[in-house]
Amino acid sequence: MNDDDTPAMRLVHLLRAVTVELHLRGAEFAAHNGLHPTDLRALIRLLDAERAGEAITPGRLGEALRLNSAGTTALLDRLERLGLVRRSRDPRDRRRVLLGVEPKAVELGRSFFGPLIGGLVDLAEEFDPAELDVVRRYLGAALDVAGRGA
Amino acid sequence: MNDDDTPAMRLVHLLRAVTVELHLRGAEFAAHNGLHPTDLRALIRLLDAERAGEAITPGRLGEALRLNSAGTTALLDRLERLGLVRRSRDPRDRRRVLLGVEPKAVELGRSFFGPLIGGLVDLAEEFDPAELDVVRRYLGAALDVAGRGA
DNA sequence: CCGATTATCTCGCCGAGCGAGAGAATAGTC
DNA sequence: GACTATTCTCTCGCTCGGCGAGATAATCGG
Repeated sequence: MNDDDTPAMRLVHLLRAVTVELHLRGAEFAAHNGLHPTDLRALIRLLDAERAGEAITPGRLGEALRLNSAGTTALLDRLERLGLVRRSRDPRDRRRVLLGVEPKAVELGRSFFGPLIGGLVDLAEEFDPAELDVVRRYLGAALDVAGRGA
Repeated sequence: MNDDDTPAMRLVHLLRAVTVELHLRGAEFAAHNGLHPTDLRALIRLLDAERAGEAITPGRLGEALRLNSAGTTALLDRLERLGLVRRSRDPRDRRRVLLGVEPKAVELGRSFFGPLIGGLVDLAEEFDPAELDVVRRYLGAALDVAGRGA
């Protein structure tokens, strides 16, 4: 394996390094705030749904995180106990539970992503619009590649 | 938060989506091969060390994965039992244990990264060298941003 | 040589996540 | 309008990854 020094392979390794780094950062942040990595992943998913105005239930959340229903219930119990999430019955289909994030969760999300986003936005200023579009094309296609084989 | 549609923010979300996708892919692959996500992370670290010709010990590995010594020992017991890793005393400092990967581990690594790398290398062919260099600059800087605050 | 340090491992415990299945609400079907 | 099948969530019991504390063994500095 000495064909590692092609431009394509350098990008593969960079991409992997970025994911590893973000993974570690997330684990650190979670531990520092008394939650587990899964809790943070759940929170991110919930905040995404909130921002998209999408209604989310325990079932949907568990599916996104690849947890079974028992694990999802335990996860929500933890998040609810921490005052980050609120459960409420869906009046339209009373088997369902609707999940809502508390302000505290939004705040927590901001304190995790804030610095990262800040750094990345500053970074983007060093690139001109055409260059940013190249990066967007690449990452979009890479997401596609990573998504295949699910 | 309606400033999400700037080019910089689109990249932030893409980068995050890629990491999430790779995380899921890793978890699936691990489960499919009878190992745990941590085992896969360990294997990747060990294969990296192997390729770099770097000697690695339980201590170093545990540090990279943020495991304490007890967890690291248990992890290595699992990997050894699966025939993926070999432990041997360092003759120079006999307190140390040197870790070596078995061919089976290299094979496993290839079967995980092979398709991903293949897809990404193909992808790179749709970009000219100058464009790939732009992506490399961006990801390098993003890695830097993610690495700050460790 | 002897205390201090370093590297790994053992023991006991906690708790995240799983499988199985219960319970409650809804949707068809006759 | 009951009867069955389906859907969604939760409870119970268990497994096992990871932690804290501390034992053990090898090395290094005075």
